[in-house]
Amino acid sequence: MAGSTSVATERAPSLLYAIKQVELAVRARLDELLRPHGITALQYTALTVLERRDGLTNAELARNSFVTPQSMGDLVTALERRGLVVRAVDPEHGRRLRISLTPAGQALLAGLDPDVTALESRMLAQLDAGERETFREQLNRCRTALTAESAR
Amino acid sequence: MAGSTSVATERAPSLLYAIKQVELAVRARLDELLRPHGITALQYTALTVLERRDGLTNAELARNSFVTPQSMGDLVTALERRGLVVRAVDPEHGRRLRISLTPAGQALLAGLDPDVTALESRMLAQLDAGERETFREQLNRCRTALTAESAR
DNA sequence: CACATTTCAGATGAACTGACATTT
DNA sequence: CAAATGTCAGTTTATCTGAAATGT
Repeated sequence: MAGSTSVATERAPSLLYAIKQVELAVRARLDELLRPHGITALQYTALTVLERRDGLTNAELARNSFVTPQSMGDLVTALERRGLVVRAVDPEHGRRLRISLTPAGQALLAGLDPDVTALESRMLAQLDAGERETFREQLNRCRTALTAESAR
Repeated sequence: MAGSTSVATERAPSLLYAIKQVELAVRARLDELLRPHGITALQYTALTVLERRDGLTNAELARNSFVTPQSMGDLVTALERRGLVVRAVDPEHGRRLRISLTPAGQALLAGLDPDVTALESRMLAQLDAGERETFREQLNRCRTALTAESAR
């Protein structure tokens, strides 16, 4: 290293920025893909989380998306009004409301799946199977490192 | 890897989702890091884009961030009021206003740099130098594939 | 009583759509 | 005149903070 004792105006774009750019591009495509179905990218994400982890509470969902429970509550209420999810009292904890996909919610996700898969394929078009796997692992390691409790 | 001819309820989390999760975690950390300086993550991003590509117009900045020119205009006005950027008429095109960092804007970025670098290091803690390089390349390929004109 | 979850209410900010003037 | 840029105005939506009720 060494070298650039001069100005700071010539640095490689940070990986933080590279990730943000990819996410921005994905979200733009996802929004236009979802719009005809009357659903936002955030709502779609919440539904897919529930698809994988049925019965999460609103508070858990909120933590997963780094928003306040109030904000997530509004989002879930919107999904509930549309009949895509239901809330049911946790039999073991009378305060918690566990959220589940309804058949309509599952059907919506299933209907969206081809388009979303196509979007992912487009994003990964220049990566072969091996690269996709390492890419996934690296993303997971990044996420784990960022959400670890230490070093706060 | 054949195998799952059964239901679609047991799939690996998509790479779309993995990217979103990393970006969410980054933004949460970045927001709390930036808050004491009275600047948002979006404003910070715009400043770093200008640091690398001085003299961009508002319209170009907007396209870069997938927002409308009006939205970006508000953001730039806020930065201008704080003395972090200036707008100057393009001598070769009287309609365009080219935006540049002021010394104060450069100083703000320089002051933020240690913290932002630390955040990036934390994210990459579990990746060695070679992995970081392939990670960067893969992210760039994803972005290029998503913003390419074809396949719309 | 401490703590987590949910929910109501109000305030704030960030984004959008639409319209229009200006310049090439 | 077509296309791009910048800007004004008004609206909508999403998020937040604060407060309170409920249950463990």
